[in-house]
Amino acid sequence: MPELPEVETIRAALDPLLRGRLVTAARAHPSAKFSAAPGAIGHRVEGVRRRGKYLLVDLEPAAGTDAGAGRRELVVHLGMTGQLGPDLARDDPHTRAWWELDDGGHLTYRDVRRFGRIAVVPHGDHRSLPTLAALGPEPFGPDFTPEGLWRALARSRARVKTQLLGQRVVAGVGNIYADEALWRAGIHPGARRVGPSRAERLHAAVRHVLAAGLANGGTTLRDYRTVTGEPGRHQDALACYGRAGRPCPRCGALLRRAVVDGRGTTWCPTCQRT
DNA sequence: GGCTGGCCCTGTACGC
DNA sequence: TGCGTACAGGGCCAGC
Repeated sequence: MPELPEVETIRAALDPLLRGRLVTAARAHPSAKFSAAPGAIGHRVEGVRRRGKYLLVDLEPAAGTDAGAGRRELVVHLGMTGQLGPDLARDDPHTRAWWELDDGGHLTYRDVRRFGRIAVVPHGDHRSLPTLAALGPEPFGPDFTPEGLWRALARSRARVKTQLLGQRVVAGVGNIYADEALWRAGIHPGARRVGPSRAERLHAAVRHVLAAGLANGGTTLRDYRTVTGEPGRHQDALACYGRAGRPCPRCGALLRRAVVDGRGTTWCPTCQRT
């Protein structure tokens, strides 16, 4: 399940491959989730950015083409099982879209469970993507501060894990890194009140676990692969997620698992407090 | 307007 | 061996 470290790893690899390339052709699965992909035809790639878990490919109309006026953005969300790469087979039954490039290469989007999404929008216009439009601060940016996190969490009585997954208090955290950050901060995922000192610990924990995931090239539990097809390495460094029934690395108590607001959740019953 | 829960989707694991 | 069922979860949306 690609979260910020996985998406950023993909972005960093895609940017040099796509920058400056002209999209000459495209094909997409008829589902409304993917059918917008050909909207990139006739545009040249200015660069590949990331916002939260979204990949944003900046497009400018190429001279001499009949592409619509104005810059566009190709927005790609990988969902649960999305993969992007130059070497994925276009005739794979799970390929949902592909784009042909003017250097003879192509970019293929494969998504087994079809939880991902592709959109082509006027540049900067995210009204059709409400989660992207309302995204909270980037975790490594200056807008993500301990006090800002505390204030954002205090505005809602929803469980702290649910708030982390909602992308509004901070962008890019998914189920794995939410469990890891809450474990590191010593906060129970079901907590509904987080004071300033705990918010400060959570702020540091979010940055720590995302940076560690990024340094390890992401977490591969099943589907995630880098652009070159390699698995990530962070799965071996997880302290909490997916380790229910095994000892807490901090206190030795057995980690527990339950469903919190519909998401599988692992936590330590001893050192994570509500 | 905020919170909660259901739905989408398909491969895998497991029980019978 | 084959079938049925449960499960995984990000984003969206309906209902409360």
